[in-house]
Amino acid sequence: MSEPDDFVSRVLGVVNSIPPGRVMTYGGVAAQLGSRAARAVGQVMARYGSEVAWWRVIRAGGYPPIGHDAQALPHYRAEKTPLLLSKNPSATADDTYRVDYAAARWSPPA
DNA sequence: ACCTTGACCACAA
DNA sequence: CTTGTGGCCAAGG
Repeated sequence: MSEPDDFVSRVLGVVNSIPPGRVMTYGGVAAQLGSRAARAVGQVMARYGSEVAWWRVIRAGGYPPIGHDAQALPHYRAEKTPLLLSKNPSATADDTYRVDYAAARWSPPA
């Protein structure tokens, strides 16, 4: 089955192809689409991300989407995604974590 | 066609 | 480490 040409459907298709324990940056997803619309990808996630593993899509520095980092954390722990703790391990949203993008970065097949 | 808004990215200071 | 600047693309008004 083929996927529609819609930019949205394409983004969702790439995100949906990311296996557990792996992560990809917005720019990386956009690059697979042949575009650099990292921001447009984020917009798509904000609208349709509810249907995909948005937590597997992070920013370039390894940080999860702003305002949703606390929601993604339990997902990463469940998927065994390599994480790099930031500071105080007992805090809540005060200190933030980051994903080990160097070890968890994934590229879909051509 | 123009402008504004974004779950962005890279570089320089 | 933080801040600022420029660029990039897509969608909506």
